[in-house]
Amino acid sequence: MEPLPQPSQATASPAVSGADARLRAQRWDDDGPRSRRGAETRARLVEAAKAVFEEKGFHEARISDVAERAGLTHSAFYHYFDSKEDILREVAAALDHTLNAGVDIILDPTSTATPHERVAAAMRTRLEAHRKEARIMGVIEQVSRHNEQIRVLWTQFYQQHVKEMAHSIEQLQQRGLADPALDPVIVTDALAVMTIRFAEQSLLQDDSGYDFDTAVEQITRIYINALQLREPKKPRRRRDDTG
Amino acid sequence: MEPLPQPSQATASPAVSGADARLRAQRWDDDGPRSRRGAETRARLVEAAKAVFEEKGFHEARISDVAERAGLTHSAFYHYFDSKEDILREVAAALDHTLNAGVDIILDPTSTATPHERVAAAMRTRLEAHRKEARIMGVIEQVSRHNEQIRVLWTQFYQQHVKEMAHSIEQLQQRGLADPALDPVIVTDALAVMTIRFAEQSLLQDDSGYDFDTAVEQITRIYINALQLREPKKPRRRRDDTG
Amino acid sequence: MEPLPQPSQATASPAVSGADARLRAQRWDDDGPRSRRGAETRARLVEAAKAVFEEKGFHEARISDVAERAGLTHSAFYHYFDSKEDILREVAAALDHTLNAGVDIILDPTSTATPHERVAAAMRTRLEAHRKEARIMGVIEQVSRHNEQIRVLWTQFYQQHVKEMAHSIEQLQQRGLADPALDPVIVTDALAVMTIRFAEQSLLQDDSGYDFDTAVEQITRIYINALQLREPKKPRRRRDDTG
Amino acid sequence: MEPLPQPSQATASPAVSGADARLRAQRWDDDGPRSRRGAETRARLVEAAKAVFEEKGFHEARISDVAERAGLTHSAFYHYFDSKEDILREVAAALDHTLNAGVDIILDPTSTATPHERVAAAMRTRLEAHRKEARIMGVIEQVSRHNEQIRVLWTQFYQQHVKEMAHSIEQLQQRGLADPALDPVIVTDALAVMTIRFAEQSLLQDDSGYDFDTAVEQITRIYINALQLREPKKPRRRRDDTG
DNA sequence: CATGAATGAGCGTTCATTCAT
DNA sequence: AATGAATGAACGCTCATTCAT
Repeated sequence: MEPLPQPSQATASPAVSGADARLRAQRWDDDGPRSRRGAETRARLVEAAKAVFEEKGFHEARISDVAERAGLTHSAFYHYFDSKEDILREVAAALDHTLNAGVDIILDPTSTATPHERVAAAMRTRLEAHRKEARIMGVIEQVSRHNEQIRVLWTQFYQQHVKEMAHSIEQLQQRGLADPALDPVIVTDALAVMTIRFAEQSLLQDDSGYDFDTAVEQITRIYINALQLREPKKPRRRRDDTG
Repeated sequence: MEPLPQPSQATASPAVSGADARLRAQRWDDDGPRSRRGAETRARLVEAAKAVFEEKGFHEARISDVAERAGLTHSAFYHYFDSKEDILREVAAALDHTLNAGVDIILDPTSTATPHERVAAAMRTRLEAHRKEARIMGVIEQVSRHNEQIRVLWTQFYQQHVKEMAHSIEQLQQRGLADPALDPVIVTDALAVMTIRFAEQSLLQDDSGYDFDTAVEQITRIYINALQLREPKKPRRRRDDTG
Repeated sequence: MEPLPQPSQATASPAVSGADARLRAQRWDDDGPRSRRGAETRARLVEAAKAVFEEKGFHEARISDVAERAGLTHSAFYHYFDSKEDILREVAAALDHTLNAGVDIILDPTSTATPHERVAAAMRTRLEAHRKEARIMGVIEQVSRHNEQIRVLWTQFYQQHVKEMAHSIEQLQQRGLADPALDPVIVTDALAVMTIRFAEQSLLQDDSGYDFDTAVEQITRIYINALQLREPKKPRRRRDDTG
Repeated sequence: MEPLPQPSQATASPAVSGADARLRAQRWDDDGPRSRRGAETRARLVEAAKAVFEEKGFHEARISDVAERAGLTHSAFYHYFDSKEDILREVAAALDHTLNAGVDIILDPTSTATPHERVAAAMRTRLEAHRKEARIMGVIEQVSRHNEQIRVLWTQFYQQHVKEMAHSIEQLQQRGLADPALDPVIVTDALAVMTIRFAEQSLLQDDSGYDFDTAVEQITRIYINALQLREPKKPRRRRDDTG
């Protein structure tokens, strides 16, 4: 009913960077870098860890792999992190926030685009982001299955995504623009899973997968069809967002 | 498996059960059990391995965990399998084939059910199977990322699933019963990913997830909507379509 | 001075076959084969063991290698032998006795050949025997360094060889046919070592070593030179072996 | 090594010490010690390995034996070497080079000693060296039979020895000082085998073997006799051949 | 006599982690 | 801050050996 919450960035960021901030703070107190140089080394380690995890997976990755990639010795690692899990948490926290962006476009009251166009734009944004981060997301999700702390991170992340999208669907249903028989939560979950995993499985950049534009188009169509998304009665005469 | 109307079934099945047979034969020749007792022990090991992998994941699982759960010594394991990968292959090969069943229902020419009913039945079958096997599937998929032999198994498995479903969609499109703008392969891929992962993530039996029936209903609806599945013009004489 | 001891075979055999007999008796009492078939299997095992030891060396050889080569299971081995050392003793005991033959030719009073010819004949016999058995001899000697029981066997074997030859040299020296400044024992030891090891190192049949005839000729020459072997004053007029 | 009159020395030496240098360099680059303390530990390990191999042989030697003897944990070993073979290579490379010294004395043009004296000196040098290193040489040779890399080391080592000596014999033959009927290569091989193995078998320090001086004298005599070594035409006043 | 199943001891190796410098 | 040395725990795997059949 209301003219949409806020730019979702606003909602999304706090959630993630909240966790982020907490983690950093924690580390800072413990054994974080106290000098400029230290901070740089630490950043290099996080970057290296991400790359190594993407390449070899979490379990196969050795701490020395990470350290070496950061141009450090194996034991220097322990100046900054307590364990592999520890640095993975940092990697997760540093993940590009654009992963959770794009959904709000669908309902953006200022937009003059058709719902179809909006969904397409949103899908493109998300798939692009996921395609880029799919590998590390896979790692995080994998680890989350057997590591409590990572699971929390992952869940927070995923739930936020789902919550936003569920809200969008509800809004559309209320305006009579989406199939009212759909359960917003379950459907969102299913479609989110589809998007994320499809990107992870079939859109990895080095994969001989589908043409990206075609994939975006088809996934978009699935969304629109699945939601039975209709054009608002009077598309663009005047603002008609109350349905 | 049941009588298979579609050709794809016919081609696909041998592929998988062929690999299956080969794997078993290989093992049998190599160091498989040569006595009744041995066969039982071997089976116990496979069962134990599945359970352990599901609980701890592949990397965290120790061979002794498997052996002990089967009531054996660590070293007895090596009478039957060469490595953890080896027994995982066996576990994968022994996976309930119902995982790949159900799709053909959709096109079954002998059926008098409406498309909606058919999809619902297929979805239920699949989701039930996946809900049961999701954990181990997750393990297999995880390992497949860094193990060639397992990847082959996984790919064969997944491809078969996708191929069958894509065929169904094409058939429906040709009969004018499904949205002709959809690319059967991409859409199948996306929807298959959705089903499998949704089951894996939100339907695990011990999970506080959704009500299963509701979930089936919603996923079914997504399918039907996504494909824009229509009733055939004159289904049978009369239909008292539930719905 | 005496007309030479006996045909060395006579001396040699008791020594070796004595050990042999003792070993066999021992085994027979313990767990030797009690049936015809058993004896054959046992023989097959010994044969197999020799071959395996020659191929892989003692330490690298596995009991299962031996058993499999004999067409048996690994555990059947234990019906006949207690350990690898055990069967190696048997292999050693069964070694071709011709290894220790040939030396007596040098002094054979019935021979009409020149000393040069006799040495040549003896060398050829020995080198041929050693060339054939060098591999297994090497194994035995190697094991003898750290296994008391095998060391006894090896020493017996080697000492007998040396003793006979030393005797020959003494005889020749007494007849004024060999350099009197040589210490029969040390020289024999050195020359025996040379012969055995040269065969082992440079005459192995599958080796791209020297031409066998040339090698025999050269080794013979070394012997003759080293001993400063001279023709007896009246070579072949009549038997003059009493000196 | 000393000033080398013969060309073979010149060519041969680089070959061996080249391999030597390469091996060391390789290790140094890989995982060699990078500190003073590390270098000492490494040296202690090599020393310990030599001792253990001599005592127990290569196969019987456990890595923990070596580590413990060096006062280290089992796993510390792996900071310096990759495997038992690896450290054996190091032990072999560190072998006293005097093993290959002495031969050149025989032809040394600056020497005023008689050939007999020269050979005696050379033999003494060699036998002393071999007596000291015989055990480890035996181990190396033993391992070389089934290990390619060690075989190369051993062969290089042995070939150099043989090549030098063969050159000496040829020179002597050309000057009419040695039996022209001898094949330099085969004879060298045989005599080298004799020397090395005799030392190994009968001169080990803890062995109840022969008196060392007597042994040297006898081996020397065998050499001189075998080569039919004559005094050069005007070496001393007149030939005073010990008959 | 022979087999297959099962065991237990032991070894090589890896790796995260700690410590002294 | 960073390094190299060192440790200890753990794991995979091999193999000789025993046992029931």
